[in-house]
Amino acid sequence: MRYPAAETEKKHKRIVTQGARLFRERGFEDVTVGEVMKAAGLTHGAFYNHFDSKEALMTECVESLCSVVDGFVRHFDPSAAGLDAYRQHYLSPTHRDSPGAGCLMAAVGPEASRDPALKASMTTYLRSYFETLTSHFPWSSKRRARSQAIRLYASMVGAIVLARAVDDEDLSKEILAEMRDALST
Amino acid sequence: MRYPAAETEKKHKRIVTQGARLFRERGFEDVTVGEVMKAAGLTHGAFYNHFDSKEALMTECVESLCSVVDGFVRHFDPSAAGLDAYRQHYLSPTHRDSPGAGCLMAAVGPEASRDPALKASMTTYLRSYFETLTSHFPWSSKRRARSQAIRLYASMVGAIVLARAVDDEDLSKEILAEMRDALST
DNA sequence: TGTACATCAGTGAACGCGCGTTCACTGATGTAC
DNA sequence: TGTACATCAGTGAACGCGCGTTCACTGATGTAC
Repeated sequence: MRYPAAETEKKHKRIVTQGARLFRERGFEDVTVGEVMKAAGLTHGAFYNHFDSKEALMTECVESLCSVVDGFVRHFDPSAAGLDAYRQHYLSPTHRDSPGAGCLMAAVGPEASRDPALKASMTTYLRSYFETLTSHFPWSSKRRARSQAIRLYASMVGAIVLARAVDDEDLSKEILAEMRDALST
Repeated sequence: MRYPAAETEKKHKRIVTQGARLFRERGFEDVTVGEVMKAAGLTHGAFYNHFDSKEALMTECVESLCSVVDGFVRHFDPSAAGLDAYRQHYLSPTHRDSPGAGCLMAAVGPEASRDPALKASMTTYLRSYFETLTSHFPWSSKRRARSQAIRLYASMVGAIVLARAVDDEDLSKEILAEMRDALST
C-alpha cells in the first residue's frame, strides 16, 4: 500500500539509527539486514527501498555518526574541566559496557579498515573528530592543540579496546584507571 | 591413505600458523576454514581431524600467539634503547601494513571481545603481554613498571587502530608520528 | 626378512543453514477530473 | 466535494550462494605373524 509521505524519511532515519547501534554492538558482518529492519520496526523486504545494498547502509551509518559525535563532544563545557569530564566519560565502565552507544573507532575500527568504502567514511569520521576536539577544548597552546587531541584520542581508543577484550573485571578496570591517571597529568 | 606419523603434528602447526596470520589479516569471521586449510597446503575436509570446530581453531590461534609475542618482545635488548626500538617498530608503517604478522589486539581486539571463548583467550594473551613487557624492559621504577607497560601498550594499540582505519597516508603517518613523539618523552 | 592386514589422515562430494537480495503482490495515499 | 485510478513503500515467499560441517572412500604406513 502507499504510505504517508512524511513517514518515509523518519523510517529511513530509524534504519540508520538502529544500524549504527547494532553495527557498533556486534560488528558490521555479524549483523544482518533483517535484524536492522526488525529493530527499525519493518520487515527485511523494504530495505531495498531505502538502500542499494548492506554496504550502502554501513557507510551511511558511519557518516551519520560524524554529526552525532560532534554534538556529543560539544555537550561538554569548553574548559579544562569539560575536557576532563569528557576523558572521564570516555574511559568509564559505562562507555566500555555500551559499545552500541559509544565510540565507533573502538567498536569497529579494525573491521572497517578492511573495507575500502568504509575506510573512506572512517577517514572523514576521524578527521571530523579531530577537528571537533581541537577546536572545542582549550589546549595548552594553539600550535599543540591538534597534536594533543590526536594523542588523547588514540590513547583512549586503545584503552577501551583492551578493557573490552578482557574477561576479568579487575584487569579491565585497572586498564581504564591507568589511562585515566596517565592522561590527567 | 595413512600418512607419515611425524607429519601430522607439523601439519597441525601449519594450520595454526596460517590461521593466526589470516585471522589477523582479515578477521575471524571473514576467513573460512577452507582458506586456512588451503594456506596450510591441505583440503578443507581434513580440518576436523585436527580441530573440533572453527571456534576451536580460533582460540588455539590466539593461544599460540602468546609465546610468539613473548619471543618477539625478548628479541629486543632489555635496555632503554631496546624499549625505544620496540616502540619504534610497533608504531612503524611496516607494522601498520602487516597486520597478519603484527599485534593481535590491534587487528582483532573488538571482534574477539564479542565471543566469550575468544575473550577468555585474549585475557590470557593480554596478561602474558603485560608480564613480558613489565619484566623484560627497564622501567623508571619497579613499582611503576606495570603501570607504564599498560599505558604504553594501550596507547600504541590505539594509534595503530587509527592509523589503519584511515585512507590518507599523510594523516595515517601523522597519527603514528604523534604517538611516537608522545611516548619518547 | 617377507607377507597380510588394519589403521587413520587426507580427499572431495554433499548437506543444511542463514545470509543478501529479488520480486509479485498489497492497499492506503495522493491526484486527476 | 466526490469518485476513479495511479502510485509506491511495505510484505513475505523465494532464490542463489557460500559457509561450517559431515561422510564414504582412499591408500601408504605401521604392525602382527
